[in-house]
Amino acid sequence: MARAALSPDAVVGLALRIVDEEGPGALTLSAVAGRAGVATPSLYKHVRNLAELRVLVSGRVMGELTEVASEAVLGRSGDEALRALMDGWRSYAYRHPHRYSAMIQAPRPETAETADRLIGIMLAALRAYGLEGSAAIHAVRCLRAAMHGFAVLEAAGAFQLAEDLDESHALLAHMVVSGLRTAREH
Amino acid sequence: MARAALSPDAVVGLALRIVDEEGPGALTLSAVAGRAGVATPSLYKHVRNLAELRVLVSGRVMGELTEVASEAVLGRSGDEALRALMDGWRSYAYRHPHRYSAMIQAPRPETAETADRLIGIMLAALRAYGLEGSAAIHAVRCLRAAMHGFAVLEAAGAFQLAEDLDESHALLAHMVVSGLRTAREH
DNA sequence: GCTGAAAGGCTAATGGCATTAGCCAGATGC
DNA sequence: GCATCTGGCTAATGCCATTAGCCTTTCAGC
Repeated sequence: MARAALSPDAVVGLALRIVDEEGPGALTLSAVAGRAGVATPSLYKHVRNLAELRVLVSGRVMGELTEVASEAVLGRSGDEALRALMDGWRSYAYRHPHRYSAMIQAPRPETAETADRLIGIMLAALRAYGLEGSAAIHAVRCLRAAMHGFAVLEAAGAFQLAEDLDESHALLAHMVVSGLRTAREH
Repeated sequence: MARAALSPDAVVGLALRIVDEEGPGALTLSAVAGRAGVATPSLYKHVRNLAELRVLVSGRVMGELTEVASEAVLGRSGDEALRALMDGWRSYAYRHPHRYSAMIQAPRPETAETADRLIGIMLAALRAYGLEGSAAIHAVRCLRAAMHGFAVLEAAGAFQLAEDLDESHALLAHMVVSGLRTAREH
């Protein structure tokens, strides 16, 4: 390579810092170039365009979340695994709210692999509940919905009242757990 | 007024059509002006700027959702009310996925009143569970998280597998219901 | 060490969009 | 009838993404 400096990964790194500090809406090529000390068009040597950069950022975030989720579930099972997963997920979103909301939910080929790993971790966390086939899929969907919904709303500051959010989240975990234990009646 | 034609409400209406047809990302003043048959700057006579238009759109969507939620809960109670609320919510998001995702979750003074009504409806739907004070707040938060999470993911097409989504959603409702019934253990 | 190619930076130019300023016509209230 | 206000318009500015084409530095192979 000529010059030291940039690389696709480095560009994504700078992009993540912008997202963290100023929100996903502030992610522009112009801003990244500014931080990189480089003219905007130079970025096109590393990234196809802004849309791709967003996808790359999203992929990185999803990877980090997968890391967190994986660590939470490792060596645990049953309710404990589920609660650890939910706590880890929430904690990640809480620590990096902008980053979390920069994660694209619509399926994309570029992040399909990571997304599958993430789903796999959720499935693993549910293993102890003995759900078979479709039942496990439904359970994962509900788990995702609960975790994602809470994370999004908390990250957006949508929970305004003074009540302790840890307690709210504990209730959410309780809902998931108790719902799975009694997931007979369809 | 001079001329017939536009008004803030009409502008929001056109904006909603754009959102529905092309997604929230396609909502630009330029696009609205195009549909209105008017030059872009003319819109500033009706709306302060794009940011405000987004808030107005969001408010309208929240209002519609409140309508739906209210109708679902009317004349029902207990599990039935809760399930009807969840079904109505999901159904709205399903029928208008782009519109749903144009709804701003971060609290805003302009939509505070509608948001409060919506929270009120959720509280009403939970009335039969006899939750007092803080417990009710936690329950509403969890209900919101579950409904919003499912709606967002479904609207984004994040649920890829073939399994029936109605069934997944029924499980989600079951989780909420069973979690609330047994909401003793914190 | 020399050379040729490629990598990675740059400037210039284009086009879309938001926003502001300032103008103008027609409708309205009196 | 007339003053005024409402709601439209054009012109201008500035930001941003993107493309084209140039130029230098680096490095692989000799």
